[in-house]
Amino acid sequence: MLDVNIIRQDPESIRTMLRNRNQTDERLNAFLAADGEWRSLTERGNALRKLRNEVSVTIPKLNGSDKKTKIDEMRAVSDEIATIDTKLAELDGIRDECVLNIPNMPHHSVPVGKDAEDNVVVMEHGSIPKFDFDPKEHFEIAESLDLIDFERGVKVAGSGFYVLKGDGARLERALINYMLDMHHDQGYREIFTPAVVNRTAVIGTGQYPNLKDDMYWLERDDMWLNPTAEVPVTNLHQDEIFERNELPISYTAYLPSFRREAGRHSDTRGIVRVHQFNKVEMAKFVHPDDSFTALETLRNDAEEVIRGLGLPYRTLLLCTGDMGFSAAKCYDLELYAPGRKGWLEASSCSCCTDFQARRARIKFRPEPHLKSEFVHTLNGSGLALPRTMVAVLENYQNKDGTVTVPEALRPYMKGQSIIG
RNA sequence: GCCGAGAUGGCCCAGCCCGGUAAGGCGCGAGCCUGGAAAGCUCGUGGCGGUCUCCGCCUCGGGAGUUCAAAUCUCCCUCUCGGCGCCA
Repeated sequence: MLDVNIIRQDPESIRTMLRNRNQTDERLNAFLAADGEWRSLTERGNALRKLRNEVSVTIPKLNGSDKKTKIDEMRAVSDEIATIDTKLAELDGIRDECVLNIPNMPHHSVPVGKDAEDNVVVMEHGSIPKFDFDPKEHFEIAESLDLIDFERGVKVAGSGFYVLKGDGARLERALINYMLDMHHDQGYREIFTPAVVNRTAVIGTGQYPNLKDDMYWLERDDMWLNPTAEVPVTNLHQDEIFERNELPISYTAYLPSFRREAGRHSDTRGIVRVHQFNKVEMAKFVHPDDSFTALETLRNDAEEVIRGLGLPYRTLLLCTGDMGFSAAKCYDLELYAPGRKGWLEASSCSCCTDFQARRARIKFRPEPHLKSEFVHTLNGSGLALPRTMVAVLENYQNKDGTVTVPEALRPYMKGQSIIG
């Protein structure tokens, strides 16, 4: 959520921002209209309340017809206040709806662009491996080694769900532990959160209303299956005020994520796009002065996971048109998958400035006697499990159909060096 | 699921029965005092709006109602804690 004062003072900058994000200014205009009316009505209402407050305390001292006259007058005043309040509530609803749907302002270092074509590759690491055979895609490897059971995933849940088996499940678990341990060593505190979140939480981080059709909703309880650990982790501190010296705070969490992927064809075979996937997440709460430095650290911490696994990857700085709703700046980390001969997005590292903090009311006190201010929040995957698994299987596959276990994972797979 | 108790400013807590400007404490800050500090005393300490050194309004978990006037009365709801029940 943007600061409404900024929207009032400089609506043109918001209009430009919306254009750069390929959005119309319809909601901005609706906000400005509703807000103007809201403000003048608020003044009128306040004046009437003032009158009522002043007269009300004198009424017990009056007698006879004077008293009756004042009571009648105040009854009329109260009626008008009620009318104004009804209208104000309506206008407030419109303002909220608008402002909750206006995305974050991109940082000045973010390239203006229309779509993924305009993202900028800021770094490439590792060379694309050469094979003396035709490398297979991950689902072929998984099938021949019996690591993933797609049919039975469909049987127990539905299309887009899968079952990991044997060394497939063990590899997943090894990857999770490897990632969590690395983040722990990088200074993140490990936490484990609920995988179901409430409406306040999904509003807090900006998934609601923007991405509501992409989430699983439990109607009976008005709760949502966690779409990304960013939601429970960031909302941990909803409605809290930190002391200055408590910042920065860094968390890492492993949690399953659920996505409906509404409207998408399941045209991607395997586990590249699924309804439930594990993810190790990182999140930070920082002082506003430190947030873009913290983003570089966060991104490097995610990249270190990839480098540790020896996978080729590249880092993209997303352009305005491709960036998520809450982000002011975002890097995507893509792994190279030689079987499918393409890049796979395995991490998204975002600085959300005060956008989520304002929605979730997460503040800090710069000095004990000073007014509290909003913190800046950051989050990044480190990493999404299925796509990491795809990259591991495809990069480490051997001609004989086996897969070499990456060095970094062997402590987590009890010395196992080969799958199959 | 049932019964009971709660929800009041950053934190704690009074006020509710019996409607009339939300009291007090803690923490923190400023000032006075002091050689310096502690103690003590004074003041400040949430949100919104405006004609913005000032003024006004709001704020007692949320909503509706009664009333000239609601933290206070009535109704509905949410959450927390405790007990009982059920249970991996």
